[in-house]
Amino acid sequence: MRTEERREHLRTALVDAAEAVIDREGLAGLRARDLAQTVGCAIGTIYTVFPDLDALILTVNLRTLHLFDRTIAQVRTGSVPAGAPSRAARAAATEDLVRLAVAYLRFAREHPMRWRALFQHRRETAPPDWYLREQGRLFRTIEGPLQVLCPRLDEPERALLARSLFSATHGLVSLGLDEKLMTLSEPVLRRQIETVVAAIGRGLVARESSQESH
Amino acid sequence: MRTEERREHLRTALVDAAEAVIDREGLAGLRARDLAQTVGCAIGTIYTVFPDLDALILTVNLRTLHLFDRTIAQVRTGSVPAGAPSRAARAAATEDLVRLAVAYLRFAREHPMRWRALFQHRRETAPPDWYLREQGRLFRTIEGPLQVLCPRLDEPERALLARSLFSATHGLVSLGLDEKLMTLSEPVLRRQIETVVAAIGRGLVARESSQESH
DNA sequence: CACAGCTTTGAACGTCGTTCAAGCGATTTT
DNA sequence: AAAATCGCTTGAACGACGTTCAAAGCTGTG
Repeated sequence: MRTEERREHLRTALVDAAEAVIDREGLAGLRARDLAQTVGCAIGTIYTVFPDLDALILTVNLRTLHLFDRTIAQVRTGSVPAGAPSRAARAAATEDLVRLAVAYLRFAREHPMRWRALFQHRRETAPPDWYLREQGRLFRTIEGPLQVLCPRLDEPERALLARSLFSATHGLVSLGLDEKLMTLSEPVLRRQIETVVAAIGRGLVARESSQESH
Repeated sequence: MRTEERREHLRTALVDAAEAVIDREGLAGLRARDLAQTVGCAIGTIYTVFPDLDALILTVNLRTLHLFDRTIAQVRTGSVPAGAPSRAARAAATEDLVRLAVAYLRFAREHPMRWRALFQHRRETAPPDWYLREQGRLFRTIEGPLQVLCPRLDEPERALLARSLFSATHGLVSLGLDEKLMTLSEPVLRRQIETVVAAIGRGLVARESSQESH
């Protein structure tokens, strides 16, 4: 049973080293030989713990998702009221969505390389369950405010809308931080996110209202 | 002057070949040796025409931008009316934005590999002017409907908002077509885009209205 | 001490983008 | 016509990469 213990030590050491490299230089800076030297093992030993570097990257990405999960959990969002939400409750829910989006921007700016690795990384096979499950948890954070904004939506529709809202925010952050498309200062980008997400919130409420009259 | 002519032939042959490969297999399938064999030249000759493969990819991407430009130009959008826009004009402008967003989705679905190459490709240096200029042209398409929706916005603000709108749409399309985050059927994804972009349109109008009363 | 079943090792393999001394052909000079 | 010059083309070679696997090392057991 000693070998299992060593493997576990090696595993965390590798993930630690890979995380550090990705955080510093991004995915492009990750090299099997450097990792081996850092953790003090042979190149081949890496492949006794991970099938390939992709799997190692995926593990680092899971850590990043966890970190983001803890970050986003600190954003306080209102509770879902019983019965039909008031105008004030809906305004508060929209502000919650804006806060969540801004938290996403802040996270991407504070951990740019690790955040990029989440999306930059393209694998040919489908991601494993434990990865998808962590992703799913994050979307549920958005569903709370959405339930206040659009109480008439059933659960699958709401889940879909939550993903779309995340996607739109991700686009804003992703291209906003990308030097290639546009270089925006943090306050400007932040204001754009506030504008668009707030518009979505108001627009969704307006749609629900117009559907009531039908 | 004969060498200049040959270089030009070689150049277009290389771009043609690279475009075909990218369209078929994506950026990952691009190989200098294969290109050389396809166009019938030595490996080194490629580097007499392009400084590196990145420059070649950038040229292919410019073609893709042009193709998208022609595609998006076929989307009919309303003209900008003189004076304060009516409620109907604003609704029409919102529909224009939705049509543009859906056209973006359609383009991404019809040319998935070439479209991916536009963003997947990461270069260390800033893109050249001729590339940025083509990008800028595309944003102006969005500014027309925006001018109807938000007539109180000055030009720089409107340009900023146009980029944000594109970014949000890009996020929806990008993650919607990405198998990693969620696999959505075309009609579902299309409906999500219509929902979110329409909500943004309505929300922007609502903001303008609320600001009028101040 | 010998043997068997493991883990670990790192040289080697195949592939990639990129380079550059050598070769070649056209043009100019003697 | 022969020789010299110049610039373009060539593809073997370079260095770096992820990954593999025969060999070496290790550890527990008879």
